Amino acid sequence: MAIQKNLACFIVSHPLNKFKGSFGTHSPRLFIRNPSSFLRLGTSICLLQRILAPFHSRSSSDRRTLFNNRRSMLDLITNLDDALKLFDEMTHRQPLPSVLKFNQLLQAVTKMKHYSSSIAFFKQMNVVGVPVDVYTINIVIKCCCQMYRTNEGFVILGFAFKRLVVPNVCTFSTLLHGLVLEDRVLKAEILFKKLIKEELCEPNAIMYSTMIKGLCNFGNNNTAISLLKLMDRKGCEPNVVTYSTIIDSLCKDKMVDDALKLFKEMVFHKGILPNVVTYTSLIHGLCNLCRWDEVSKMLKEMEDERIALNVRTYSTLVDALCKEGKVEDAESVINLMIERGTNPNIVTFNSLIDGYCLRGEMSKARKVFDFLGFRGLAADVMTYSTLLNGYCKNSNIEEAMPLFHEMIKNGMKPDVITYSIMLEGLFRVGRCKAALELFYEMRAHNQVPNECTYTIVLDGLCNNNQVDEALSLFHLMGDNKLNSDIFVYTVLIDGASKSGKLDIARILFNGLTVKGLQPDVRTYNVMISGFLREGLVGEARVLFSEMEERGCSPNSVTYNFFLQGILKNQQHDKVEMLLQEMDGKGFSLDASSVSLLLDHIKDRSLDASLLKLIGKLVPKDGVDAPSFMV
DNA sequence: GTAGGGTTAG
Repeated sequence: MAIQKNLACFIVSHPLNKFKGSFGTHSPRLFIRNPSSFLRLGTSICLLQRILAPFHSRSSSDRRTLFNNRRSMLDLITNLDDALKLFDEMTHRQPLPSVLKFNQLLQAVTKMKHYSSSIAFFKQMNVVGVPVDVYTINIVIKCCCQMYRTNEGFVILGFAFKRLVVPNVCTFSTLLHGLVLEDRVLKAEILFKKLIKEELCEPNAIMYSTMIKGLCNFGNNNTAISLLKLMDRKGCEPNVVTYSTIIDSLCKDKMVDDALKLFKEMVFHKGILPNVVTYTSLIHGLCNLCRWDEVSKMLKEMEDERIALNVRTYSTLVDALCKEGKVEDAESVINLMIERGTNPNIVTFNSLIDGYCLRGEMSKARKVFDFLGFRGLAADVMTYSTLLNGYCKNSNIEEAMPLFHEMIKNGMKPDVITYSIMLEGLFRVGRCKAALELFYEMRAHNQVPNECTYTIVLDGLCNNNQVDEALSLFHLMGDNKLNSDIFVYTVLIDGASKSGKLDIARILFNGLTVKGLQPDVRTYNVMISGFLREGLVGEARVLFSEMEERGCSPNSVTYNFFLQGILKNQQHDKVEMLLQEMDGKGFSLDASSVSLLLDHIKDRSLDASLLKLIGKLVPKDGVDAPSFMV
């Protein structure tokens, strides 16, 4: 296949090769397979005998078996069916096996993510009279929390109290984590404070880290940092996880410099070594800000510290390169990771597919998609959505539609994003009827349209001269948060004015204040361009000068719209002043403004002396390339 | 001798 040939070519010349041999320093033990995983379980009785045998004799060799059994339980139970049979056997034993054995079984089931089964086992344990302990309680609470049913976790806690089982710091950390998972940070804070105040347990690093994670999820980085300092003062040493949590949060909030500061504090003041996770967060943050030199520096640091990149680190690089349009380099990175013994996963390839889609190279995107099977990977909902998005954005609904059906046939459930992508694709090619059918179909499949979906539908209707339909749908939506969304309004105002219904656009715009909505710069921009489209330069100018007073500064787009408007309306005397203003504000001309200006200079309606100023306002070409691949 | 926390993608 051509793509495979390409992959081979790219790897040879790739500059990341200079790090070769350093990232992939995998310990050989990674390749030693656990022999027990080859054991096939015949019957559960055999399994039961293996696990319970040591409890009926106490010789030294049996104690060794017992020690080995610790691994056996987790390793041998590889499916729910075995676990069920074993549990059934155990509950029928006389005398009953110890709670430890039950806990191990529960833990094995929990590790397989069969949370509700774990809870069912727990209930059955109580029925048959196994005396549960704090370990049992903790496992079961974790199951509740993982299922986003933390309240039930608290019920279990109450049960524990009744049974005189004393909860410990693990119990409360699990519950705290459950609240964090459910975004109930306020409740988490209350619990955390209560634990300290009532001395129910002594918080340790894990508990602090959990609370810190909750605060970070809520965007409360500062409080998270305060808590980090507090734990330090309380003599509870933060570790690499604690620091990485905050570093990641800062990076996600684009506060990479703060993250780097914290990183330095961790390494140089605390002597805590960063790990691959810490570096991955920083690299991700730096990639998002296109700070390629520093990405390169981080990679070098990892090399020096002998910290191997993992699939997430590589995927971060692949994704960043793809978003920069450097898809070939992304392929090189994928080849490199394979060479170094890290297998790319479906996430890695989704980024690559998206990269080709963004460049409109759909046949290459498709080849990567078809190639997944060869690597033992299966496309997931996101893979399909990415490829569908590529086809739809490139107006190729003929390819998208069968793929969409294929996805459903393969047992994949399109989500609200998939539907939104398809809707956008259908509207783009003018197939409004099919789009509306799909819009109603998605609800039949329990996919609730979100703001984005509605915006696509309203925009699609407006662009296809169905403003009236758009407006009636908008009113049908009722008085919910969707029609108090300024973005949705902006789409409607734009749609109405573009289809020549400026009066409706004006009514919508003027109605904003009544609704208590503040127009944003995009709203002003579409309204101004609406006025200019109709030659209403005066009204456009009024709005243009009013927006600043109303606390919304015009941006580069506003100036370009306004400039194009006055050029089209032959108001040449205003041009120079506007250009000066743009220069003063550091704005630049877009491609259509430049070409329009040049046309007017060519036909002498504008003076050629403006060329110097225009030259100043043309943006410098070319985006900085990631230097770690130059 | 079993239990609790952190990283990637539309």
